[in-house]
Amino acid sequence: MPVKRPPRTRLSADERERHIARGAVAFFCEAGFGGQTRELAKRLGITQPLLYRYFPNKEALIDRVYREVYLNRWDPRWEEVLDDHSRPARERIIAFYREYAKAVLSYEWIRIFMFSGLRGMNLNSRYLTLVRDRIYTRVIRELRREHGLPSPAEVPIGEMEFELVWALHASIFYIGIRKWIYGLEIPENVDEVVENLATAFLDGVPAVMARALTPAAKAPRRAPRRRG
Amino acid sequence: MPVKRPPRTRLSADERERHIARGAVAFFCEAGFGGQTRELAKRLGITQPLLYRYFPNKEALIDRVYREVYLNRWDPRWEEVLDDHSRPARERIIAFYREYAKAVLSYEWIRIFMFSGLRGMNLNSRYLTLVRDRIYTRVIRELRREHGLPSPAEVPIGEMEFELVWALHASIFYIGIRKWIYGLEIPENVDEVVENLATAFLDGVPAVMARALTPAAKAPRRAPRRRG
DNA sequence: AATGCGGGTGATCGGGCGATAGATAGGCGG
DNA sequence: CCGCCTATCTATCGCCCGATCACCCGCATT
Repeated sequence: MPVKRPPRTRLSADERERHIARGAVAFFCEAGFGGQTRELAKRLGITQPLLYRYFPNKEALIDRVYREVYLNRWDPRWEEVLDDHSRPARERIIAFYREYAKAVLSYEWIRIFMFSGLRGMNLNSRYLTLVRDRIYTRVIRELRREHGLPSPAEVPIGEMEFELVWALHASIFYIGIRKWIYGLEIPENVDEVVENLATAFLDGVPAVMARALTPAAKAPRRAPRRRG
Repeated sequence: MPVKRPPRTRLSADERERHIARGAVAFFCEAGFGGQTRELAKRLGITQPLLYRYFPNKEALIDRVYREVYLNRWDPRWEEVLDDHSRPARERIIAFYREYAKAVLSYEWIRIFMFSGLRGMNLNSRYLTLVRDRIYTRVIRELRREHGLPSPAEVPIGEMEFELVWALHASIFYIGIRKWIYGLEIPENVDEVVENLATAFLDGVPAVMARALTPAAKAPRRAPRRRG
């Protein structure tokens, strides 16, 4: 009685390597890096030892997954959009966040990012440092300019300003966390949500930012301050 | 040559049970639920089989960790603060978020919450549904009242309004993610940051919220809308 | 001092999983 | 059609880890 067995499909080394890499991304996103090589092999329709022909060990496979997901995620046009002074700052910032959300709100990115953070990789901090240096600084610079505040060259960007931009970043990223980590429902029209978040940010932040830029306002903290 | 061995410390069943439970929380927070029972036992200064005298298996231990962390985290006073009409809504909302941040921004909570989410538990969605029903609805109700918008009884709370409140929640929670999952530095004075986030929220959201409440404004989406 | 109860330990089992080694098959150059 | 090269498979090793079992020991009771 012959066991029903999928036919041995023979690929070139390159093809098979890419095949495994793609499968590994999908698999480890879902199962976490504790996922088993046997299970991965089963999903790929190959035997488990074959993985070891292309990757010396599991760790190498995981490294490959990181590279696959982290590289090519950064879009240089983001910086261009933020620098394009032919459009109003407000419009540029909203446009950027809409693009950014599109790139970042994916099952793979959100989960790999979390898994790598929990694993103690420093990939996250490296990536986020990049975001801060390339993106946050630009957003703050444009916001300041739009509201007639001193430029970063004149007054360096303060911790609190970064925090405010972090908040917008967080509220967008968290949409992905809700969906792909908590398994919650999220609105269908994410684009519209992101646009509204950015709008609310642009409306609400400048006042706080201006206050953070005038050192005097920092002294009395406990009393609930209303505007003015 | 006698091996140096910690003396066998004998506790009452109750004490030992709590001892293990506390240790398990600390351990699994750090190592994730894939952490090994032997390692846990070593940290507790006991042998691994002793764990099984108090918990039938590893899963039960993990359940206990969940209970330990999830229960007693909810503070009923939160709702009272938000309902206390003797203070201005603005002040109440800021006060609430300051309290909430204090409860939620802890190593244990942030990491257990993430781990349980990635594990596919529905604890997260249960907890967050509670937050939405008990907190978000109140925040929105008070915000609407302060700005002369119809009450939730008159016009039910819309998806977009919830999204705006989610955003504030996210920006606070994400501070913890940055610190305890990504290992990034965060400002020393988190209280002040939270207050500023809440302030920026209160300044920026009402305009967007009012727009979301008038269905006409929803039609033209693509054109960059400036205020007014 | 003898006894027994219950907290604690050492030794070990059995399955799971990463990794390896040797056998097999299928296509290509000659 | 032959022989070789290499992609793939079968079988298995060795360690790790959750779980179990039989035994030990110290205190309370009598």
